[in-house]
Amino acid sequence: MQSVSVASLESNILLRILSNSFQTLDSIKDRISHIFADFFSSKPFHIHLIRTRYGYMDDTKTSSIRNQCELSENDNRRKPSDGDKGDCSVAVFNVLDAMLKDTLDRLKTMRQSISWDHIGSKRCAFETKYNRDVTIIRALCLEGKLGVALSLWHMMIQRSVIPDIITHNYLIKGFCKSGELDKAEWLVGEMLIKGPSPNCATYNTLIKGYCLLNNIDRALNLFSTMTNSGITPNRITCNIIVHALCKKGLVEDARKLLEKILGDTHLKDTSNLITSTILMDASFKNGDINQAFTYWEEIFHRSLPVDAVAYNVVIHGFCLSRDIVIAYKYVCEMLKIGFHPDIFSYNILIGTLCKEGWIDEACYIYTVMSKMGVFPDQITYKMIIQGLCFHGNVMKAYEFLCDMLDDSILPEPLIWNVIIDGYGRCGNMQKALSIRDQMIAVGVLPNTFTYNALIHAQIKCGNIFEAHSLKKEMLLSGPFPDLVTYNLLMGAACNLGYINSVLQLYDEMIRGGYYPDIITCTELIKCYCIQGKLEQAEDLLVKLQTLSLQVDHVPYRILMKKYCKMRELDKAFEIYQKWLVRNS
DNA sequence: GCCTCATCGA
Repeated sequence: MQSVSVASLESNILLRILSNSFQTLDSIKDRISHIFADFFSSKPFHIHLIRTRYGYMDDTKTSSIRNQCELSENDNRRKPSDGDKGDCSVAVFNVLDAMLKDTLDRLKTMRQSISWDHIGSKRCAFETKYNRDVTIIRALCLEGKLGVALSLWHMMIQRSVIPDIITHNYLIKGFCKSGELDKAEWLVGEMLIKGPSPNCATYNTLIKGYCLLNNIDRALNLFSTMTNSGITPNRITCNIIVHALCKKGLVEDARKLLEKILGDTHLKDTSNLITSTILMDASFKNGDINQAFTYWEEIFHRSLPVDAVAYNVVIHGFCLSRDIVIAYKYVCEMLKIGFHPDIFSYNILIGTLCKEGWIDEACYIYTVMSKMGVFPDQITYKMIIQGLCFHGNVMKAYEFLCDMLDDSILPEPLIWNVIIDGYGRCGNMQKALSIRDQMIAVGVLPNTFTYNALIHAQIKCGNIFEAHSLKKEMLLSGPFPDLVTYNLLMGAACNLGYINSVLQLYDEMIRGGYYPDIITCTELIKCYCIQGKLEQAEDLLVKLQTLSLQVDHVPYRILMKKYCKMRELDKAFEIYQKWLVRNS
């Protein structure tokens, strides 16, 4: 059945191509006949047209067309004047006829090659379709187009064709990555019913899916399920679980569990580079450098083949403990034993240098990596641009943004936003707005952070009206304002003494379903102080203390200042004592 | 062939 449907489909396509060819031929010839009407009014030409149009069913007829064409060609050559036009049109017809003949030949060959009852060709067609379908499913899964992938899976199942285990694992991985664990589990259920039976990789994928969702209990549960179903967990299963526990900071639990698993499952290799790397990374991140170093030495002691990832973990580990000199030492060691520092190694160094404020050094590493043939990525640029903006060098940050565009890397919104914010902070409103426009022009949509940066900039420049217009724009066409948007506007209104505006904004914010934070409440306390409603201000402060909000010194200072201004020093001291109690 | 480790984050 497979080969029959493929054959008829291909044959239909060819017939359609052929039919289109005739239509095209007709239209070309009609046009030519119109242009060269003077030269093509003779009877043989019309016969030629008629034959060309209808005489296409067999080779005899095609050859008659060819003969006719040659005849007309000869006829035209005999024309006494304007021979060029005649030659040209004949040549066109010759080409068109050759195309027609070629199409007919291809159809004939195709039909001959299709043997309707040949079993070998049936199998071949079936395999071709099967391979095509599973390849498409896998590709769709990698692209995250799971709905279409699953539809194709359904279509195969309906034809009683079962995709292989690997294709099923691709689908499960896709669902796990998109957090649709219910669908992933359903598919495993289908595999248990229809086949193929889930293998170790299937369970590993599912276990990792649950670990990514932080559901380690279910992951461990699946670990038992696979063991009970007779599938022995492998080293990868262990590493997935160890990694998940380490990410939660439970290094010791991970190690104990690993020992237990290794004891129970009799895994031959008692040590493994990836397991050691995971444990070493977690120890560094927990601040336990000694333990991390023990894992590192163990790798060499057991003669495990070390890789670039392990080196990057060590480099990052020492960067975390702000020991950049030792980190550099390991970069050199890495080079010495033949591993080239990769994008991770360079990004780790650049990130650390930027955090430490050594921006020039970070920029130097940026030039080194490019010379070493490692090209900066979105993360490299993000760290350098953020570092430069944070240290006030927005101009240079913008140059890096231009470099990104030159390198055809589309900067993500965060990068545009830190530059907009950078220009806003130094009061360059015009540049901030022009960067926003450029961002839109290259196809990156402004988000809430973009608007907040612009609102902040407008407020800083004293353009409170423009700041409000931006918020209106957000409400009308999105992105929606957030708590920061309201806090910025409330703060500005409060500083200008526009009490009604503060209260209006607060009201709008509450109606919008936002929960006020410590900044909102501080602005309200400031507002009550300006109005002289000190009782309300103190009530709010008491309320703040009962809530689990992180209250800083600012609201206390505002109230103290107000009482001092009113020369009510006893009250001011009372507030000061409250603050001391709070901080004791 | 499918499943394991490392960098960034207003």
